[in-house]
Amino acid sequence: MRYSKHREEILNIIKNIDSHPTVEDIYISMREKIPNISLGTVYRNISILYEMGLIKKIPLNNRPDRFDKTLTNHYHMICKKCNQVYDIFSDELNMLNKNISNEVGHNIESSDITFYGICHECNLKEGK
Amino acid sequence: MRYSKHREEILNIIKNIDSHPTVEDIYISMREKIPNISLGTVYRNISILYEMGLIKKIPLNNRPDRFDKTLTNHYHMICKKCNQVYDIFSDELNMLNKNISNEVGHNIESSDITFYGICHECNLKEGK
DNA sequence: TTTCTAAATAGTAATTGTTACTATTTAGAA
DNA sequence: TTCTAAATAGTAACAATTACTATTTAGAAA
Repeated sequence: MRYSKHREEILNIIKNIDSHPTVEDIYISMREKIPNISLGTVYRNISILYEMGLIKKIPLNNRPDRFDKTLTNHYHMICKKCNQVYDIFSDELNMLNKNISNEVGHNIESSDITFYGICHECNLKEGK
Repeated sequence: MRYSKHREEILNIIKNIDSHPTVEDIYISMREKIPNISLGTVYRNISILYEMGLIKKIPLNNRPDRFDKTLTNHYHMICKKCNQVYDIFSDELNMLNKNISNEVGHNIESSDITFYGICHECNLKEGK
């Protein structure tokens, strides 16, 4: 694969941001550095970075995909109040595919899991 | 809400089919009974039936939503070989939201979970 | 039973997130 | 320095879904 400044910058943005940006977020951020970058270029390179295993993809129902710099095994929760995406690390979840495989008899290899609820911060604000 | 023959038929189709149809599947099936039914009508009524809690929705990444007549708490697995959608009933999954809530400190209310792998049938065919 | 009105509809256009296409530019090997 | 395939910008196409608009209809009220 040939070197691409665009691709390097896209990876930099994802690696340096402390959130789970969409393609649109990354595109907007990229235009500050490379003003005439094409949206297609952003899509293509994010896809390549994902295929290379350098970033993770967070597929969400009926909303744009988000991307994640954290490569260790984890899942996500979206807060219904503040819409923030939280990383969820959990031993129980790490064992889930194997456990459910045994329980149901299918050979489960992977899983998409998204949790919905109210995050710790928003719970505090609510005065609960 | 006013009675609608269309809506009744859509519910019938979903309740009588032994798979997890897409809107397109239901639309095709509906046209056999009501040939000039509009796709928008199918979308709107499925959405209403879902809001009423008469059917469940299965949101899948980058594929059209599927719908489910089974209302009891359960999840789904998609076989990578045959692409069939299987219902997954599991006590561990039923307790997952509560368990993970305790583990991570957020108040998780619901979760979307989809498993991917090779189903029992396809595993047998493979001669494993 | 007829009239009336808001709900439901058919048909079409618009929207959103994404991929495909094409002419141009460019990394980097020869 | 030349050359070629990879990468790009810009645009069009796409798939799933929602919105819009004129027409039809359920069913309540007269």
